Amino acid sequence: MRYTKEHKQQTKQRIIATAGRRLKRDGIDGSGVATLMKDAGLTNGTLYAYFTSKDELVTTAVADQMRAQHENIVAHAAPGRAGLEQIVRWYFSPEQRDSIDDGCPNAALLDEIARSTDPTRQAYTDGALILIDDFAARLAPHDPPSARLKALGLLGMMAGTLQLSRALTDRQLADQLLEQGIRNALVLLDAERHN
Amino acid sequence: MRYTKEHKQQTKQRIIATAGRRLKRDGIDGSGVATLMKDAGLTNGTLYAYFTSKDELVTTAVADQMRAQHENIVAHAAPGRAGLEQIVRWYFSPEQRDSIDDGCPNAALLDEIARSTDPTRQAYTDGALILIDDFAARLAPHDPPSARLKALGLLGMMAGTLQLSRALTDRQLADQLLEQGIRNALVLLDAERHN
DNA sequence: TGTACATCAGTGAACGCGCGTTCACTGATGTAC
DNA sequence: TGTACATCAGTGAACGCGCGTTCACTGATGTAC
Repeated sequence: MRYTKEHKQQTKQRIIATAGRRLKRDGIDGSGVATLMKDAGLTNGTLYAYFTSKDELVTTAVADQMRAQHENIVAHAAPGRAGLEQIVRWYFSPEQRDSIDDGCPNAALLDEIARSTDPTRQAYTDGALILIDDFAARLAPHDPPSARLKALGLLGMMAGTLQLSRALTDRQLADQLLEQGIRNALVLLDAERHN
Repeated sequence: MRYTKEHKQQTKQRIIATAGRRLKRDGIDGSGVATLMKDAGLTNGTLYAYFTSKDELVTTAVADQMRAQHENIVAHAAPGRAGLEQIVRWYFSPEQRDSIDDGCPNAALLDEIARSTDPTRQAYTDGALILIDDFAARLAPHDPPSARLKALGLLGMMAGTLQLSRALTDRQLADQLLEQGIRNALVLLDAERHN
C-alpha cells in the first residue's frame, strides 16, 4: 500500500463510490456507518478522517451519484432527440430496474432526499440540474432554457415510474409498466412545445 | 374511557391513522415504535397488544393510507375524465405537495416500499390496484382493463413528479414543475389509445 | 345495593443490539543525517 | 547504506443513545352473587 496524497484521494473516492451503491440499496436511514465503511474495506472510525459526519458523506455520495449518472450514461448517448430515446429505453429496461446498486439514484432515493438536510437536498438539486440541462439541450438545441421544465417533468416521470415498477409484487404488471414508461416518455418528448 | 370491544377497535384504528401520518413524514426507517405509539397517545409496549411487530403495523398503515386516498379523494371526484383532471389538479397543487402528513402515500414512501418486506409490498400493490382500477374506469368506461397500464403509468408519473418537486431546493423551479406536472398528466390522458 | 373478583387495555422498565461519534493507539511509510 | 524519527492512514474499543421487543405489573371496568 502506497502512502501518498494520491492514495488518500483514491481512498476517499472509493468510500464515496461504495457508499453511493449501499445508500441506493438500503436507503439513507437503512445504511449504518460501520456498513458504509466496511464496504470500502475500512472500519467505522475511519469515516471521520474523511468527512465531518455521516450526513456529509451522504451529501457527497448523492452529488457523486448524480454526476456519475450524467457522465457515464446521459453524456454518452447519441446527440439530440435520438439520444434521449436511447436513454429512455435504457432507463426502462428490466436490467436497469433490477440492478439497484448500479441504477438510478433518483429512483432509489428521491423520497428520502426530500426528507433530508438542506445540504443533501442542495447537492441533489445541483445534480438534477446537470441532468436536465443536458436533456434540455437535446430537446431544444437552439434554446435549451425553453425546454428545462419539460426536461424536469421527464426526469420526475422516469424516476416515479421506475420506483413503481420496483414496488409492485406482480412481476408481469411491473414489466408491462416499464413498456408503458417508454411509450409515455416518447409521448412527452413529442408533445407540443406549449404543453 | 369506555371499556368495550368497540373501544379497542377504535384505538387500533387511531394507531393505524396516526402511524400513517408519521411514516409519511419521517419515513419507515425514520419512525421508531415509541414515536409511532406516542402519536396515538400510548406507550411503546402497547404496540404488541395490537400488532405482532412494527412491520405488521407498517404494512397495515400502508394499506390504510392507500385505501384512504382512494376513498377520500379519488372516489369523490366527478365521474369520467373530468374527475381525473380534478384529481390531477389537486395532486399537483402546492398545498398537497407541502402537506406531507396528509398527502399522497405513493409520493412519500414509494422508494422505501420498494425496499420493504414482501407483506408491505403486497399491501402496497393491492392498494395501488384499487387506485388504478378507478382511474381505468374513468379512462375507458366501456373497457376498463384496456386502460390499466395507462392508469399505472399515470400513477408513477404523478408520484415521481411530486417527489421531485419536494426534493428541489429551488422553490420557484419546484412550483413550475407542479404546473408542468399538470400539463404532462393531461397530455398522457389524451394520448392516442395505443400510446 | 354493595362487595369480591375476573378481565384486559395500557404502562414502563428492562433486554440485547446497532446507531453515530470520539479518541488513544498502531504500524507502515518517507525523510533526515 | 543504515539508523532514528516524524508523519499520518487506519484501527477498534468505548461513549451515550434510541432501536424493536418482552413482560410483570397497574388499575379501571364489567360481572357475579
